Amino acid sequence: MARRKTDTGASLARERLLATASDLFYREGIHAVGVDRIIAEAGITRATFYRHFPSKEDLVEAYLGVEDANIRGAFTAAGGMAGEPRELLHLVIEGLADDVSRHHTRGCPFINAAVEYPEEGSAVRERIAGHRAWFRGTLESLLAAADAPDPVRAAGELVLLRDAAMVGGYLDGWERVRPAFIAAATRAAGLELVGADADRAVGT
Amino acid sequence: MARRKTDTGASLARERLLATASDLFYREGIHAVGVDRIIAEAGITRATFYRHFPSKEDLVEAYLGVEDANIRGAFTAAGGMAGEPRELLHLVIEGLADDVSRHHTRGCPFINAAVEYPEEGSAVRERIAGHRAWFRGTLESLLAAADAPDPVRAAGELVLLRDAAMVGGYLDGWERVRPAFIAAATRAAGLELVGADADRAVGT
DNA sequence: AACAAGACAGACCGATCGTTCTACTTAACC
DNA sequence: GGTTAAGTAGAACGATCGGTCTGTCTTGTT
Repeated sequence: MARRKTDTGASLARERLLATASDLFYREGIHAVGVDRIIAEAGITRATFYRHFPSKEDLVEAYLGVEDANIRGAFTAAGGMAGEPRELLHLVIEGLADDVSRHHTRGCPFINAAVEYPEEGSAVRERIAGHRAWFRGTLESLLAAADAPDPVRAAGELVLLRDAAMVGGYLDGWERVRPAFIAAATRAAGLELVGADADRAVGT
Repeated sequence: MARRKTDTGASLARERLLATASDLFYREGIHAVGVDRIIAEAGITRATFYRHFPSKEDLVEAYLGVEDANIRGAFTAAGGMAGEPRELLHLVIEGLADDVSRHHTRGCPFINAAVEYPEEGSAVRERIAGHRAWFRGTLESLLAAADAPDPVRAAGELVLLRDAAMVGGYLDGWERVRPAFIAAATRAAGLELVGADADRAVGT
């Protein structure tokens, strides 16, 4: 059964390991999930684990790398299907809302990881900082392209609101948080709503 | 040295234990801090620990109880020194900002605890839910008293923004988050700013 | 056919986890 | 002044932590 590879060239065991660990880390927390749990649920052996990742922390970093890649992918996908910058901003806000309601119901993987890794400058924290810097920068240029009066401040507000949406969706339930998020986000992005537009955006 | 009590009637060792644990839990995380660490830094013995708290989780609950009491105390204090509801709203927003910049620089104790306790309905999660319900309800009645057009939605936005401010202050630095928070919060509360007021609120 | 590499199987390491226990001392209350 | 509760000191519990090691087997490449 050795050297089995997926079509992308990666090892099958490694992919199962990473997928299982990602799921467990997100749902139950990083420190709370031991290596024994991971290898048992992934159906691999200890040796295979340490062949692909020198330590558990390397696996954690890979987990955050996957999350980062997923979000960046969603952004470029949205960018491909939207023409006008203002339309893309709408897509981003709705995409965020959809993501929180469907996939990220246990909060933000990066915020959660940061809670468990208080040491500033550690490898995990650097990954988190990198992700957040990319997100903020992307929003800034997007808002600048949409002729926002103050892109830096508006991007700051949208970052704020995304964090809040993920945390609030986890702790208070998304249906309760959604209206406040949509209202605040569209206002922050300078996409004021009138009439039919407002109904469409706020409704389910 | 037994039965030493503070003027409030509580045990000295217990207070030292709770204070030390609170500090460690907040700064380094709950699962990351072991009982050995706590008793060593508090300067007490294992037996004393388990005399006052049946288990570590009871200590965690007490820690959240202290945080909850502190915040409620700050609220009633602010309520005592403000006359008009709109003035009190301003005080609350500024108090929140001050708290994030001075004391809660490692995020929100409740959010952080929730990250480490994924099990819905557990005692810790119940405490968190209770605190959040109180906070939301307090804001709602405060906004209603200030004649806000939609107190429920506005309170929802302010809850969102407090969560975001604490997370953002931790991960991005408060100086970067502050302007966005002040702007979004005053707008959400319906306290639009003009001229000198705006300068005063946004400035350091 | 030979070899290298990836995966399996499982024992084993020291350290730490949260918790329980016994034994002794000190201070406060009746 | 004796009882009792609250403190100190420290050994010990089983379980789990992350990590290492020695093998064997299978597969793909050459």
